[in-house]
Amino acid sequence: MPPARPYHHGNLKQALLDAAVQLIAETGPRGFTLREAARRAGVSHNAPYRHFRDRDDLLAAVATDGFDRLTRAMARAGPRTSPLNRLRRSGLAYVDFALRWPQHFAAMFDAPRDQAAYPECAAAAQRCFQTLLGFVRDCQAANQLPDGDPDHLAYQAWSLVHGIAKLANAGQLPWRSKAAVLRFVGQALSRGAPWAKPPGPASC
Amino acid sequence: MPPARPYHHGNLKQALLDAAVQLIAETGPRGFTLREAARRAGVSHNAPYRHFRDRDDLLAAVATDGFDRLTRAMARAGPRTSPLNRLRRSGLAYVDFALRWPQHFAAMFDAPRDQAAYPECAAAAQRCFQTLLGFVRDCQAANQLPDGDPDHLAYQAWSLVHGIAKLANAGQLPWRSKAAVLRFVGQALSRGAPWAKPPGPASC
DNA sequence: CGTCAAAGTTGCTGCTGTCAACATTATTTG
DNA sequence: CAAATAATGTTGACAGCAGCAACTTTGACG
Repeated sequence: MPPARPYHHGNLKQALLDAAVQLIAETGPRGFTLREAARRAGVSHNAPYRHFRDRDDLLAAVATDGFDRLTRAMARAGPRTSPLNRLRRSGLAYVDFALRWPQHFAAMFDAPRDQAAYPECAAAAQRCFQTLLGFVRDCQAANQLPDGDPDHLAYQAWSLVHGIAKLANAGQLPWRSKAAVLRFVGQALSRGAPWAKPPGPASC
Repeated sequence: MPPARPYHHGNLKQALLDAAVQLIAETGPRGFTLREAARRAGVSHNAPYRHFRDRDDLLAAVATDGFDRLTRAMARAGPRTSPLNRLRRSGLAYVDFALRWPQHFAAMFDAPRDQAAYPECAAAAQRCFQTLLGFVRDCQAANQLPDGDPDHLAYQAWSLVHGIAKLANAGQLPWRSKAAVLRFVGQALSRGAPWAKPPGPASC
């Protein structure tokens, strides 16, 4: 039986990431501290520097992990349904993720991260968007979305669910339960935008 | 002629707010420091505490100011046009504000602020939403939006422009110029949501 | 002119991020 | 298998920050 705490932690990197998420959850983004994370992982205050360049680097790793989780959640949403339904369900999964992991979500989008300094994070974000873009393209191929620049459509859909997610996490939406927020998302995705110009013949 | 720097600053509160905005602009939200703001205002590191409870209180004041500015910008948008056009233009004004004052915008929405602890900020946010809600109601009264819960419609519109603003400020949208982003906003607001259910007879 | 409250100051404590130097363990290599 | 070496953690230090306490200057008002 090894001693209770060997000199080498063995899995410090992941332990620090977990501690970071928990800290942000407990006391807000500013509540996260390298030293406190190290304390919770049971190591000295300088051990984290063997795994992360600095504080921002650890937060970027949280963000990267968040993008990967989000990508998986969206990819899992609504399999074996129509492309359009899949697109809608991935939007629900997006908001669901934001409400379930607000710490990751904040790390992913709040800090203005220099993309060049954190290429892995930017790559994870790219993969996430590509997943959405694929769903949009599937819809177009199945004639369930109008032709036109798929990027445009994807950015528009992203903006809508992102706005809902951000406002909900900021406590600016009136609904208190996750179910109510998700119901709103579903309505917003199905109802369309009533302020649009009268539906022309090109629509759908 | 008074000495170059009298004992009493005279307008320290506003000077600190200005310094805060400038600091956030220069080095990000984490770059803002009570002490640095005091330094720029030419006072000692403890003078700010005569005007703000603590660091968060000053940031909340920045946010409150931001909500007021945003409300004015939206109210100014598209006067003497149709209610629906006014609604659309206020959406453009929203994103324009977010791009022009990203520091205020971040202070307003990024930090999860306890509404009870900062009632003035919550009130300013309320006024902002009420302005949007008024525009939606005007559209309904003029039969330019379908009947139904105006709150719902307002939250949906808010979510769309808020998402665009947030993604743009986070550098996640592909357009680099403000004009291009605003063009996208205009298209998103006019085109509607192509993924909606086929436009029924109730639409518009 | 005297009093008092508002506004600003200095000094301190405990915390933080980060650097430098050192210690211990794991791994590779001769 | 032993020795070199890389990976991982540790202690100690420094400067900067938020916030508390006690003190000082100034302006307003009787």
